[in-house]
Parts: sequence; C-alpha cells; structure tokens
Amino acid sequence: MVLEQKQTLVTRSGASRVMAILDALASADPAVFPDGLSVADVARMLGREKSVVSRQLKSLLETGMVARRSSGRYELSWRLFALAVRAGDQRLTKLAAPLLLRLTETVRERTYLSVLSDGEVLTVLSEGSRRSIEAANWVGRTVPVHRSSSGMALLMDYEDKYILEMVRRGENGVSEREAREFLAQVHEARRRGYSVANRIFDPELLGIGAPVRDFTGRIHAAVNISGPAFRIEPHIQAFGGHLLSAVKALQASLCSDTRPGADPSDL
Amino acid sequence: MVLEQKQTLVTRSGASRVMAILDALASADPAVFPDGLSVADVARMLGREKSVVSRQLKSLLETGMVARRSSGRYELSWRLFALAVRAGDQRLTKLAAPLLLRLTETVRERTYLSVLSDGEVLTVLSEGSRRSIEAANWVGRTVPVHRSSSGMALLMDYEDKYILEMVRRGENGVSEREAREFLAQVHEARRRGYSVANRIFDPELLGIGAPVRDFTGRIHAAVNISGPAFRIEPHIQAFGGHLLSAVKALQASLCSDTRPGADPSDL
DNA sequence: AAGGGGCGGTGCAGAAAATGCAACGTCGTG
DNA sequence: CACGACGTTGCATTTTCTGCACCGCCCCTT
Repeated sequence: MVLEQKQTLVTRSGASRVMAILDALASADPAVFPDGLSVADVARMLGREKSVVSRQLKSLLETGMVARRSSGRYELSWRLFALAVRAGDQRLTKLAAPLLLRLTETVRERTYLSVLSDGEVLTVLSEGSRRSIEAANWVGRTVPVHRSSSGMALLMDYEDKYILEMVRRGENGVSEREAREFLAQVHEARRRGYSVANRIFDPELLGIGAPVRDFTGRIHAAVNISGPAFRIEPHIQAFGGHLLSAVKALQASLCSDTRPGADPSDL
Repeated sequence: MVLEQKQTLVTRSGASRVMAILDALASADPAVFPDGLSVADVARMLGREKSVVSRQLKSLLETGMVARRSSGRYELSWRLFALAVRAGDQRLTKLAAPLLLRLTETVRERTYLSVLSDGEVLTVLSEGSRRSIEAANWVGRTVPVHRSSSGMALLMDYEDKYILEMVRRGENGVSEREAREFLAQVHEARRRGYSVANRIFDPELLGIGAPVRDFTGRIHAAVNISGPAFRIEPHIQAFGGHLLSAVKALQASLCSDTRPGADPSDL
C-alpha cells in the first residue's frame, strides 16, 4: 500500500530513517508476514540498499527497538510496547484533565475519571460543575463496582459470569436481584455505548459512564458524569452523546491511530 | 560478532540515540515533570549537549514520535503508540487476555503474561484478583530474570550454562549461591512443568510460572500467578495445575487461530 | 532598567557516521 | 551442482552529526 516513492523525503534525518524502518515493520500485514520481515523485505518496501537496511536493523536490534525471531526475521520488539505502556499511564490523567473540564462545562455536572482498582472503582480525577448542588468529589475514594455508572463502563468487556461474580464478591450485601439488575444495565450500556446508573448509588444520584480504552484496546478507565437525578434525568441521551464524544476525543489523543487498516502514511 | 565493546556511555549508533531520548521521555516521573521534559531536562538526563538534544528532538518531532506541548516541553506522541500497538506479539496478547482472566478467576490471585526482553522479564499483561491484598500490576515493567517465577519458566529450555550466564549478566549483585539456587529451581520447574519462586522476588511474595510454547515448541512467553506467600503456599500444587491447563489452552488457541491479522477494531 | 542565569536554537569546521558498490559465505531449490 | 536469493562485510566517498561558540528570549533579582 505504502510502498511508493519513499526515497524522496525519507533520507533527510537520522530519526526519520529509523522511523521509516519501524514504520515498515509496523505496517506489515501480519497475515502476509506472520513471522516478521526479512532484511530484503524491508529493503524492497523502502526502496533502499539491502546493505543499508541490514546495518540499520542491526543497529536497531542493539538498541532493543526491534527483535529478531528465531527465523532471523525482524519485528518490533516488546521494548517498544513497554515504552508505550509506561508512558500511557502518565498520559491518561494528563490528557483527561482538560477533557473533563470541557465536558463539565458542557453538561454542568461533576465529571470523573476512574479506574478499576482492587475490584472497586477508584476515582482518580474529577472536575466540579461549580453549581451549589452537585455530586461530591470522590477523588482518591473507591466505590463498589455495582453501584456506579463507571463500574458498569469498566466491566463492559467482561463476560457476564465474571461480572456477576465480581459484583457478588464486591460487597456482602448485594442481593441476587441487584446483581442481575446490574448485569442488565451493563448489557444496555454495551448497546448504547454508555452506562446509566439511575438512583443506584444513591436515591438522588444519576450517573452516566463510558469506558476509555488504551492503545491496546483494553478498557483502562472510565469517564462519568454524575449529579442530582432530577436534573440529569431529562438529558440522559444528550449527556450520553457528550460523554461519548469526550471519550472518543480522549482516546484519539491517547493514540490517534489504532486502526489496523489505517494507512500510516499521513505524514 | 560485535568486535568493539561499548567503551563510552555515549551511544554509538543513531538508533540508540533515538531510543535513549524516547526512554528518557517515557521514564520521566510524571509527578516531577507534569508537563513533559524540556530540551535541557533531556540533555541533563542523557549527559549530552543541549544542542544535540534540541536537534534530535526536532527531528523526532517531524517524525511524530514526540509532541510538543504548549509550554514548549516534549512528550511522547501518538506515533509511538501507533507503533506500540503493532509491537510484540499481538496474537499472543490478544489470546492470552481472556485466559488470564479465567485463571485469575480460578485462583483469585493476580496473573501475568510476560516475555523475555533484553535479558529481562517484561510483563506484558496482567489481570488483578480484585482482592485488597495482592501483587502489584507490573505491566510495562521489567524484572530481573533470576527473581521471578516467570524468569524460571522463560529460561526452562536453555542450557544450564546459558542460564547461569544470563542470571549473572542480569544484575551485578547476584551471588554465586543465588545463581545456583535459581538453576536448581529451574531444574525442578522442568520436572514439575511449572516454576515456583517462593519468597524470592520479595520475602512475602510467591509466584508460580509456566512457559508458553508456540507450535514449534519454542518458549515464547510465560504465564504466572503471584501473590502473598502465606495465601498461596498451601495451594502450590493446585495452582500449578490450574496454571498448566491455562497455558495449555493458550497454546491451543495460538495454534488454532489462523487469523493473525485479526483486527482489534474494538476501539 | 540593567544585570544575571537559564532556556531553546543556529552556524560552522572538524569528526564520525551512513552510503552504495562489490564481493563473500550460506542456505534451499530445481 | 549450479543457480538465485539472502544476510553480511570492506572500503572509498559522501553525508551527517558533533561540540563549541554565540544569539535572542524570557524570567527573576537587584
């Protein structure tokens, strides 16, 4: 797909030479090259001398950016993966903060970013609505999974059996009816894309949550809106929409290109 | 063979220069550098000329690997994350995730998937037990080979000589006694099929690990269970059994899934 | 306002890479 | 066994990078 005129711009800087090779390794369809790329493969893709590619790959190998399979072919190494994971955690809260702020401005209710921790929902970030009546700031606190919209969002990808077990285990006072109700809510959330906890945590509170996926596609966190039920109830759909676009923006800024079919030649 | 030894701290090849900068950006403590790193920060970390770092960062900026915040400071950018999605063995992580989940469900301790990377054990995936006391999530981090059950599992197929060499190279503080003890543990692991690291990484931790082999029989990764020694110790055999069947299932799915390019379009 | 210090960035000559060609050993395959 | 493809290396040339000095900028202090 991308094999065309690379040599025009590619030879500028050292970093972009490195990137060209990494890009080639990354963009190789694993179905076509299930075992990595050979020196010659990369050389053909980039239209360069195989000797050059050989030496560059050797260099990249020493730095740990690429790995060599037993077949002698090259692939992107785990080290790159580790790099991204480490940096990804930092990025989440950093990038989420302004988005929470914007979301709060839109819906005028308190918004939260939370993660799953020890089987409970841990709030890591929150932005207040500056209205006199609003949900409380729960940063640093945990909430049982089954009592919040974030919990529903965080569990969206798990299997039903697992969700039920998790809910039951979370707190000893969970009735079977409650658990099944929660599960039904999760199912609805999957359909809609966002979860709704209407007077579940508190008879006066209504929460709307959506999952945030990291670059691996796993649900890493959840964003939710929470506030007085009487005020939010009429706007559930609208708020859900806002929430979804906020999360989408967050994911985009976390990693703008995770679609495997996407052509990374947008530079 | 590499004829020359690394004589200086300063890096030799262009690729490792790039990697050094990315490493610096990734490993910066977000508490200390909440807004990315400045040119001078990176230059100090790497002990290099700021002019060099400035030019390299500019180059990396053009490739999209790093981004510049409004403050002028640098941070890792989407390009790296886009690369990281394709790094490592995507098939492995994807297929392992549900299996880790199931295993965790069974043993109620944190489970890990790790690979050998640069002579260290890199945790690639982890699933928490949702108990209040459990081992920590180490995804993206590395652990010395000789201090974990995964390390034992990953090295199971190597020859003794090589294992010892690897252990000694891993960390300079490895005593001869420790190394031989590790080797003995690996031998036991071969016999049993799974490895046990009882209070080795940490005086309170116990890990049980098993190797994951691809269809050629080569060890590609390791799955391990880790948690408080007092809780796991009575169930080592049972957990080992569960671990082995989980790994067996994972290996089966690795072989049967013929669609390596299956796309993670779940974003 | 002036000075000091840290910052990011640039010009330049010398130093140190990468480059491309040719050649070599090594695999499989026909 | 010859053939072609592959990965790798030696070498002269070219290109790039390096380190130093220096500049303009901003912020803080005096």
